[in-house]
Amino acid sequence: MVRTRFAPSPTGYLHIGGARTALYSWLYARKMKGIFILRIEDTDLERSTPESVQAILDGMAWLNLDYDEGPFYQTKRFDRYREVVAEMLAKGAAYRCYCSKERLEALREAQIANKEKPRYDGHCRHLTQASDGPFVVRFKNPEQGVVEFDDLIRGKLTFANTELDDLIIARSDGTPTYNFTVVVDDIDMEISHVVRGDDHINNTPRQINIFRALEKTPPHYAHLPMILGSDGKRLSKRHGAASVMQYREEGILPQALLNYLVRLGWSHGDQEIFSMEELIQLFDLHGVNRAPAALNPEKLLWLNQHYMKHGDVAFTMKELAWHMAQLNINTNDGPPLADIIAAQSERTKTLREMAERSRFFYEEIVLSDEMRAQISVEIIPAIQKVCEKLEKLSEWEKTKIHEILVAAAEEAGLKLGKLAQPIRIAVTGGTISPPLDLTIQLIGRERVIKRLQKIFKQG
RNA sequence: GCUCCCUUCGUCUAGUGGUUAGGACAUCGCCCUCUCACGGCGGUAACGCGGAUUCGAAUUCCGCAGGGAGCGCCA
Repeated sequence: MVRTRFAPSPTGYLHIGGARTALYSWLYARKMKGIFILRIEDTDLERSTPESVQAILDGMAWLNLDYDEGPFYQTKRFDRYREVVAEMLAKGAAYRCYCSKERLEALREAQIANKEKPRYDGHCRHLTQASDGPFVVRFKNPEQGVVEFDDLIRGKLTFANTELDDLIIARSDGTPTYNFTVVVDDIDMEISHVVRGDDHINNTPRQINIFRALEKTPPHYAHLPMILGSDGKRLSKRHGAASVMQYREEGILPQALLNYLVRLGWSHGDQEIFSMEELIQLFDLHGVNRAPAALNPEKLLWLNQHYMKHGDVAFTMKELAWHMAQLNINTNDGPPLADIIAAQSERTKTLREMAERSRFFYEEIVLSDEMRAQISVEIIPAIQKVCEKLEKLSEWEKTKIHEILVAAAEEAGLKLGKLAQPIRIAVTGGTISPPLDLTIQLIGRERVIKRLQKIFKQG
């Protein structure tokens, strides 16, 4: 039985890199008909916040990455960790270390000065008697031999135990630390495959040693390369949209983000577009690339437009409604959102842009002087003509509207474009809109007539 | 400094000893066109470097260079 987990620490928002890790982990579990678990690694009491927990939960929900078990919180498992620490102490797999932070600091400095790798020197490893005073608990790492594991993505990885030191598993206040809680949790939750960022590669041999000390078999590991910003540098605040929910605010559809993310490091021949069903079937950890990948925002936009055009309309409507609300556009009085999507999706890249450019369907327009100036006096009689015909049009429908426009242009001896653009400005307040006949249809007769009349009545 | 990881067009990638090195985004040109777009057609553009193995290397091996990660009482 395959059991995977996504184990973020709640010290910030759900990051795009974390989202991909979650996606890969989720896909693998779904593909193998296994279990996907969400675990919140909040043992760092200083930096973990409830807001971050909520942000992660929200992000997962928006991406529709559902979990079968959890969310589990490590802070609720402290008793269990204490129990295992005691067990390890009892069997001699761990020991109390009374070294002061000052001593450790001095040790580190000396090692760095000596061009050595800073690590604990095992000072308290062989103490025979317990002392008074504060202590931490350290894991007794093997001093010889190597740790080997077969990474699903990187292949065989080997580490010498001499490179590892005796890491702290319980702080002086008794709280457990990361490398230890991960192991205990992965054991208790019976995790079969650990999918995580490759910044954890160096932690893996330490964790495997703890597994062995507890006489458990380590899970399989798959270490994903990191995601870089579009400038090829490490992702940071300066790259803007690093949080998943920020992509939502920018008008990206979750399907587009997921599709984009999955192709960042994984591929199936030349295929670019994948449904979730296809991904569950086709995805494989073995096919994941080993090199870090840089973000390509334009490609995300391209995918986003694809999903706006061809994705699930009902879902897109919900997201669009959210954006409309964000922009304070009341969509009750105007065309159905489905019509907006049909009309705008091939000319906008994001839902936010779609919402922004659809305001004139729902609200009164303001014609700036600059726009007004683009409607020449010579054209006004033709506009009036169009207006009169529209008023009398029996069937308010774009092909009929189109006929009126074409006829009016012909009558006035104008190319359609010469008439259409001024009318577009008159009815939308701008130079950009869907095809004019459709635009007029969707704005509705009453509003169109009113807007056109405003042009020729004011002269 | 030490350990580990990585390296095909600008970007994401296909490629597993013999290909005109393919696709996608972006970009450029043309076509379509009532605006903006969509779409169609075409173009520019890559195997980091040096050895070795081989009849033959993007593909195997070894160096080098460059990039990244880790080396916490953070996760």
